[in-house]
Amino acid sequence: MNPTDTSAPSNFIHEMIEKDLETGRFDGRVQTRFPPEPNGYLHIGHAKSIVLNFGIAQKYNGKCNLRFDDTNPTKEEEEYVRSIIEDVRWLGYDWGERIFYASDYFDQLYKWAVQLIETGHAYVDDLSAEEIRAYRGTLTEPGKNSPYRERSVEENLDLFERMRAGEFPNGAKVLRAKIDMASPNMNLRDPVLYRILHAPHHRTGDKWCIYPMYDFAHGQSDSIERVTHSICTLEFENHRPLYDWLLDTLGIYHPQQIEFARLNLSYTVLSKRRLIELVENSYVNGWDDPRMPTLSGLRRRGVPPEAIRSFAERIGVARNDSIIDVSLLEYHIRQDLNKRAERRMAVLHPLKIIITNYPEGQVEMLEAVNNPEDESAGKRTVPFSRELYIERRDFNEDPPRKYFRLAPGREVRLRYGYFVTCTNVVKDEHGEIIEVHCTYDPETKGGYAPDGRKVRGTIHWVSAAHAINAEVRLYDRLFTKHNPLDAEEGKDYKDYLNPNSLEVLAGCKLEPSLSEARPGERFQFERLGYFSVDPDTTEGRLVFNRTITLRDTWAKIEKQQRK
RNA sequence: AGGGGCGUGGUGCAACGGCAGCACACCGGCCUUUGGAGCCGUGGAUCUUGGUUCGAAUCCAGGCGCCCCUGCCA
Repeated sequence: MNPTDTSAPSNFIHEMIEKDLETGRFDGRVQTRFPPEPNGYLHIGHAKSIVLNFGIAQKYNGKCNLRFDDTNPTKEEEEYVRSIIEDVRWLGYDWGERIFYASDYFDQLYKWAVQLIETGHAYVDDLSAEEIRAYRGTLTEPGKNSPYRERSVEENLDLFERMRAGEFPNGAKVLRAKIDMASPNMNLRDPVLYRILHAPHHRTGDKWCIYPMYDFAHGQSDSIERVTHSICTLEFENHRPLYDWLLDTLGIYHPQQIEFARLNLSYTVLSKRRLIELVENSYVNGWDDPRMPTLSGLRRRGVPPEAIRSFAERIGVARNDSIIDVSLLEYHIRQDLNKRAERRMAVLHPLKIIITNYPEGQVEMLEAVNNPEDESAGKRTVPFSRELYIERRDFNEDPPRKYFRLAPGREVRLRYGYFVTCTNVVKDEHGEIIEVHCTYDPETKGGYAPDGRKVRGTIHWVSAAHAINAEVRLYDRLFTKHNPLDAEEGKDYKDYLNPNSLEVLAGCKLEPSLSEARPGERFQFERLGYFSVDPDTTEGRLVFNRTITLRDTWAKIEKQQRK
C-alpha cells in the first residue's frame, strides 16, 4: 500500500462515491454488497467484484454485505452457498454478521407485489410463455398488450393469492408489471415479476410455490439493506430503468446503481454456464481442478489470495469490454510467491550422475538458503553423496550455443554443493543416456571456488539415496486460443481446449526435507517454478501441483535459435 | 434496424480544455551460487471526418467499429 496515494480516487466508481460523500448524499454512509447467485462456484471474475466491493467498504470506512440472490430454486444449491462463503473468506474478506439471502425477503417482496397490484401497477397474466414472447414484439417493433392486462384489482389480488396458495401448475400464470409494451427498452415491456415454480427452496423449503424474478428481487434487496452504491456489471445497465421504476412506484429507499465491465481473461472462459459445462461433461476434474479459473481451482493450484487481490487492484475498473492478458495474473503470482515461498530442490525428470572420485558411502550435510529474498526464512541442510539425480534437461551431450549446463568435459556448479566436471556418458543398448559420470573438486564445497574461477552454469540436484518420491502435476493454459469464445464457423469454445493442459509426472525426486510438506504448502523448486502440495497427498504418497513456472529466458533463447 | 453502452501503444488502466503517463508483454543491457529475483534502458498509442477553442484524448456533430437487450435465468 502506497501511503501517499490513499486519498486519490483510483477509478470512476471511487470518484462517484467521493462526490456523494462530499454532498452528503446517503448521510455520508457507504454500503456495498457482493450478491452472487448460489448456482456455481466463484471464479476470478467474481474476485474482481469482491475486491471492488469490499475494497470500497474498507477505503471509505463503510460496510460490505454478502448476499445470496437465491430467487431460482431450480438452479441453486446449498453446496454452492458453502463454497462461496469459503472462497470469499479465503480471499481475505469479512462480512461480520451481515450475511443475507434474497430469500430472507420473500415475505416483504410478496407484500410489495400486492402493493403494486393494489395501485394498479401489476397484473396477473394467463398468457403462456410462448405467447408472452410473441406479444413482446421485437427490437424494432413495439409489443402488444396482453388481453389480461386490464383485469380488475380485485381479480388480480384474488388470482395472485391463489397462485401463492398453489392452485395453479407451473407456467399457468405470472405476475407482470404494467409499464409500457411499446418501450424501446425491452425490460420495460411489462416484465414478469413472479412465476409459479413448484420446487423446494434450499432455504425456505416448501413455503413458497411462487418465486420473484431476479429483477423484482435485486433492487429491493439492495433497498432493504440500505445499500448506497449498488455495483454490478454492464449488462444490467438496461435493467436500471426497471429497478428505478420499481423502487419509485413502491416509494422505497433508492440506492445508486453503478455498472462496470466484467473481467475477461485470455486463454480461459469466465462464465458460470461454460464452467458448469466443463465440469459436468468432465473436460476437467471438478470445480477445483487446478486448471479452472475458479477460486477453488486457483487455490488448489497454489495461487495465494494476496496475488489475486493485487491482480484485481492492478487491472483497474472501467466500462470498456476488455480481455486481460493472463500474463498479468502470472506476474502477480510470481511476485507474491517469490517473496514468500521457501526454496527447495526437486528433480522432475531424473538423470543419475555418479561422482566417481567422491568416497563411496560418504554423506555430507550441506547448508542451503531457504529464501534469498527473506533472510528470516533461515537455512536448512541437504544431504550430498556420490550418486545424485539431476534434471535430464540439465545435461546435453551435444550442447547448443549458449547452453551453460552440464555437457561432456564441461564444469558446472551443483547448487550449494561442489563444482563437477563431466567425464563419461553411459548409454543403454538403445543409445539412451542412463548415467553420467563426473569428478568433483573437493576445494569447491558449498559452491565457491577458492581460486576464483567462474562457471557459467549452476544446476540443482538431489541425493539419490536420500531422495523422496513424489507425483508432480504440471498445468498449462486450459485453452489454446487467446479468446476461446471467438470461435470459427461451426466451432465453439470447447474446440479450443488444450489437450496438453495436464501432464502427470511420476517418480519425481525431492530433497528429504519435503517429506514434512502438508497440503496447501507452497515452495519454489529451484530453477523450475512454484509448487504446492495437493490435497490428494496421503501418508506415503506426495502429490505436488505446479502453480506456475519461473520466468524462463532460456526457453526464449532456444526458441530464437530454432528460427 | 429500435434502445443502451464503449473506442488511448501488443494487452489493460490513467491523463477530468494545457508537455499523452503507469503496469504487464516485447526488445536490449547490468548483476547473479536459481538462465530466478533485482536494477537500468529502447521502441511503440488518442477509431475517423468536420466543428468550437489561443490550445482537444478530453467539448459538439456526423461516420465507422465493437459489446449488451426480444428467459416464466441471474
